[in-house]
Amino acid sequence: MTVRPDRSFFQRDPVTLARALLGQRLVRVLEDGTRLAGIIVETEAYLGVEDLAAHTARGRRTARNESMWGDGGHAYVYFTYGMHHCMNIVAQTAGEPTAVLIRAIEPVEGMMRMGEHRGSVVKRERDLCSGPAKLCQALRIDRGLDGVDMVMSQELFVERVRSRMLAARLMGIGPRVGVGYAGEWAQKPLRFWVMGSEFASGK
DNA sequence: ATGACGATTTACT
DNA sequence: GTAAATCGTCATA
Repeated sequence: MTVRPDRSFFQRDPVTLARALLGQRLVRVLEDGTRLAGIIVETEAYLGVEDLAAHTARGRRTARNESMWGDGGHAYVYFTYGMHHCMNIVAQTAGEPTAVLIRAIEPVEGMMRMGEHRGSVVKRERDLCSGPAKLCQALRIDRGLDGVDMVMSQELFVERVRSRMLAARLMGIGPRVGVGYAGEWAQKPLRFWVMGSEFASGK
């Protein structure tokens, strides 16, 4: 039987959650019941009000990032660059606006359907979900899923397929992508990936 | 009311 | 490697 993490799994600090999510399965169930899923292979931690790369930097709280201020286990989905969506899983508890950005997954269920969502651009399976906006397009994740409680939801959730955290020696660690505006916070080693995975967007 | 800017992706030189 | 695409959001006024 498949196990879904309980609330406490998500209520940990964002670095621990980012690492614990590697190797777990992200599941999206469409309106018609189709299951789309992939193994999480790359994540980034966002540390809240002090983290100048985070949307909640300096305590910013707006309609857009409101769900990041909620309880751990909720989805934070945002729209950017006028055309892309990215999804996070909120960490810690209400009032602590931390989250984990899902940067890449290895497709394992519903690849045909993912390809349809991504369009004819995609020729290789490794290009289906190897980026935060790509996986949202493939899994049809948009602002409509912002704020969804992933502990309870039947349309977007995590399945625990490994009980132990990925061994440190199998985990790549490096700076986050696309946050050059964040000064010294851009350099911090807050990106994590499954070493050797061809589905991770980074190195 | 306005303007600058993205936690990106893709196509093209 | 460089640049275009494309628009919701937010700080400023």
